[in-house]
Amino acid sequence: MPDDARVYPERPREVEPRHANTLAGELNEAQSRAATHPDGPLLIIAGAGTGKTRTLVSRVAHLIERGVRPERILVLTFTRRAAQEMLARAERLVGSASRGVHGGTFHATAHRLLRRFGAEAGLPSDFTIMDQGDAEDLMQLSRASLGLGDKKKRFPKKETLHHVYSRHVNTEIPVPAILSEEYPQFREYEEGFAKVFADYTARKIDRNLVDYDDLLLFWALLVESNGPLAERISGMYDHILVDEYQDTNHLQARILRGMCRAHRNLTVVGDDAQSIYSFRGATIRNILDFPAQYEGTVIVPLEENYRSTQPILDVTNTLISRAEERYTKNLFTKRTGGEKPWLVTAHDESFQTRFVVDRILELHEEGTPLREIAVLFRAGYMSADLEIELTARNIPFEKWGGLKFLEAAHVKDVLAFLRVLENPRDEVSWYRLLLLMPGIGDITARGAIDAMSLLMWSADAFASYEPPPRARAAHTALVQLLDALRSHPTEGDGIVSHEIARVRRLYDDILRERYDRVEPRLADLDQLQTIAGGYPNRAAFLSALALEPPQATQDLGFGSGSEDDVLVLSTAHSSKGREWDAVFVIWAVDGWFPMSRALGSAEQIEEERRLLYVALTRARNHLFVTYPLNVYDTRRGADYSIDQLSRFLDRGVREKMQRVVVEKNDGAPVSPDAGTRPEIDLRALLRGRFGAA
DNA sequence: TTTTGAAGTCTCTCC
DNA sequence: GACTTCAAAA
Repeated sequence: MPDDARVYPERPREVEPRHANTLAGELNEAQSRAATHPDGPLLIIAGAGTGKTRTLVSRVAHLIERGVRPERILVLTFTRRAAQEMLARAERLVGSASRGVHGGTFHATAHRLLRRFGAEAGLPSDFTIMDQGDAEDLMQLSRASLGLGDKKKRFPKKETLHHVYSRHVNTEIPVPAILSEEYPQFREYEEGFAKVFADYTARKIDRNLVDYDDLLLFWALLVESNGPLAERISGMYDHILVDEYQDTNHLQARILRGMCRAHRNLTVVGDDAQSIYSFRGATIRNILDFPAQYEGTVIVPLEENYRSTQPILDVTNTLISRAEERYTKNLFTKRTGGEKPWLVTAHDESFQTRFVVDRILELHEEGTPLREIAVLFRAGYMSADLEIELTARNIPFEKWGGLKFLEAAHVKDVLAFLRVLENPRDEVSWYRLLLLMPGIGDITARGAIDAMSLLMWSADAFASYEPPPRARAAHTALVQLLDALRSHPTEGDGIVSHEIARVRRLYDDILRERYDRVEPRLADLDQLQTIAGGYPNRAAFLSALALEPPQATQDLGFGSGSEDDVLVLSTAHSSKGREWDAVFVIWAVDGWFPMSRALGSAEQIEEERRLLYVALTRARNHLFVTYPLNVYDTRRGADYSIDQLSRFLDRGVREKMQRVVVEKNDGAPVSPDAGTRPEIDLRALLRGRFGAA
């Protein structure tokens, strides 16, 4: 045991025999070794379907039974869904004791810590969280105010600026290196990037705004500083467990190092073959280099697959064996028998859709519940045709992935009203809100914001702003609305929902004028109102929305049905960590999967391969991979073009599948052939980093 | 200066 | 097909 390891006050509590049995009886040797590992760094290499979550949950249970207080255990996951799943299963295993365990995504945990300790580090605790879209908009305001968007040669757009910024913060690769690698055409703007980033940073600080990257960066800076505050934060937990470690980035690795400085009780679980988040700066170096980073790491590989039948594993093992650098795992199963996975060639998209729907209905009639069936695809929009057909045939489904609801302009519009009330300095929201008003455009809006800035964003700054004559009516209406909302109480049941209703008295008319199809948009706002009903105040509502946006339509307040028997449609990314009895992977076409945009580099192609691997390994008993042979190309108004099957389904993989061609209308297989002075000033550190004024 | 209409761009993954 | 950008009209 290392010197710095902490000695635990062992307070053995009565271990209920049932729990002990559960633990011993359901884990195999490797799983149990991981679950009962004593203190010190532990790396679990867990192939798909090898009981990773069960092992992690059992380890939590073991720690609690060993006497570790639940609230001193932190479980970090990568997605919200994984966090919920993990905590729910822990509760099933150890009962209510597990409720004290802290769990969540890195971002949500950072948020909790910053609200609590930020003030002691120079970060006002009432900051507003910007989502990616907000951050991009603020970047745009910086770009415009620096006059960089004007004509001449094309200066990178806000999305590009934000991407480079975010990548730099998360990976710590210097900006020039990022430009050389990803945007060689923008290398000449190196200085421009630096200027925009400095202005963006200064703006965030002045406006009391925090972006997603700041959440992680501030957390890292906090625990890396020297002093009592860092001690307190890193001393909050005695054990930290991290799921999906292959998807963490450099910054997150720093956070973990800081959080574990008082002990080395870090457990990470991951599978390098399932690393699919490099666009967020994730690097498999974290998992590959973990043993070197933490001396004395015990490595436990989990190789027995409990999920899929052998024929399915034959296909997925072959697929992933083509990948380059990885921890070699040989997944095996004791599950014999089962049908070979199907490779389905459809005549075109509508045949693909019909095949999928018909097969789903068949499976359903044979007794497979809908919730045990999933349809997976590379990107959210690829399920459009399928969604129409499912709706027409009255098959209930929910869709995972994509953040469409919160990204919708009308939803952001309504939220902007609430946000300026909550944070009067929220420039992004002011700008958005002002542009909504008839007679107010870009120039007027920015003028108003400058005027408010001069008045130090006081509550009546906007009221005292003198608008141009044309904008007077809109200005008055907005002032009245905001005044009315300010004079209401801000705490209480349904108050947020009431505020939205009030906003909509002004906004709904604007919406009707701006959009053609208003009904679905109004329905979205109704849903927003419903969601808001569950929060005690604006601040809680807005933060929750930024960190835990409603994901499936089901989350939006309809029914309450995780009980409901509904089909799942999901992006491959969002499907990770889940499993279904039957899985359909549609659009296995070269250019879609892998996406043509990812063909630039070998690494990107490899990531696409891993993504397909993730999708295929979700299946327990039935796996269908489909692709349409002909696609009507609407872009050029051209005729049908012939598709190529995904390059990942090479000869070796295809030989392990049975092939079907679908041409007839019924979709049947036709030719089956086989406050105080801050101790640390986070914002000063941030400022220094980008040379902001 | 704002609005509107037309041409042009680019299509993702998630906190 | 949706959103952005550009140019011309109000």
